[in-house]
Amino acid sequence: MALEHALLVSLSERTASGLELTRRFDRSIGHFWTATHQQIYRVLGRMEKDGWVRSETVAQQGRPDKKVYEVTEPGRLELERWIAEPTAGDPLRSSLMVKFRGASYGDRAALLEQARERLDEHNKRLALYEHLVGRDYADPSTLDGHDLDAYLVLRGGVRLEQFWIDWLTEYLDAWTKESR
Amino acid sequence: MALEHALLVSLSERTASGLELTRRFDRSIGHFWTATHQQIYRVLGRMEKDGWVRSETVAQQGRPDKKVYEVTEPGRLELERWIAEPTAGDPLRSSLMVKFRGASYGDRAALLEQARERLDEHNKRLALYEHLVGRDYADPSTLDGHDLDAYLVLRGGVRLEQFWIDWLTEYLDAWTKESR
DNA sequence: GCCACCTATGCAACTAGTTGCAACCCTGCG
DNA sequence: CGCAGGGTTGCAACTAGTTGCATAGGTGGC
Repeated sequence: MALEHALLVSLSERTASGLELTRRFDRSIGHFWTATHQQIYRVLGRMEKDGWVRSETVAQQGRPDKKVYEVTEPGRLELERWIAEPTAGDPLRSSLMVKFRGASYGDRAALLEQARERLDEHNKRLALYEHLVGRDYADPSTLDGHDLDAYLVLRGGVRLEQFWIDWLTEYLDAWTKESR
Repeated sequence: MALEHALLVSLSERTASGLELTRRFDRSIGHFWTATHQQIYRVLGRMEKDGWVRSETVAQQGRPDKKVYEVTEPGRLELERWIAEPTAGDPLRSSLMVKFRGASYGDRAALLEQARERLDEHNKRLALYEHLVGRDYADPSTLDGHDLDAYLVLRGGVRLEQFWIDWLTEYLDAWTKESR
């Protein structure tokens, strides 16, 4: 299980409240580990109980108070331990692949339409990632430390989107040749 | 949720017992939707109660009886319905990506070792997939219907492994340049 | 003043998936 | 015989994640 640890990584980079973490998840780490705000709150509560993070209530102008979390020393040690620990392969679960495999038991035209929509989404997301690369990493060869890590993970995102685009294109091509 | 539907696809191709389904999952559909035998049994039970499948106990020589499941008409209709339904993007959760992102808060050498192991696994799996392609689909251009579907899904597997290999290689290269 | 809407935190109930184990049948070995 | 080992089905308890909703403070429009 890794949501705890994803939050530790995010909070190590910068302290944040639950909602800020949620939004950050919608943008950076969240491309590779999704979570809803409810779950983040729950896990933050557990982590605080376990002493991995501590929180401070911060008053805001024109807004409700927020609870800002920061990583404690035990939290830091736990993150270190987890990073060194062997990583189990994360199970992939793609309903789209299952649908494609079972296409002959359903409406193929509808499925092709879904493939097109998915292709569109991945194209959009690829454009976003490439925009981020261009904006934040003008010269990757000079990067080091945490910046290089962040860049390489973003590169993973680019490659992953490219994978989907290429494969969905192959799929659509194969099924929309004139003869079918 | 899609395990039910993955099982319907698998059983549409050929009837099977719980354990046979488990093994089939370890090989074909299971590359894109994993499940343990316990879960498969539980879901099969629920599906039978809902009338999506029916089972028949088959005596075997030298082995315990097995319960062979087959898809019923309501099950077939449900599969059809599900295939036509819009597909939500399956959340990706990769602990390895989270670890890479947080590498500066842990032991980088240990992480590079994990990357190498993962690269190795993906290379092995790519070799397996390519073997399957070569063995079962000598001439893809002649395929149609369910065979084409199965081939394209396998191609997705190949491309996915290739994605991991390329990205892990980029990652390792970036972090093992002489200067670091 | 009241309502719609945004920020922020959170509970409860549900669904999905994992881990650990039990039970049972049969075969083959010493 | 007795016991290890594989095949087969399954229960129970746990962990993780989702959905729906509640609460509460504040802003801005009518």
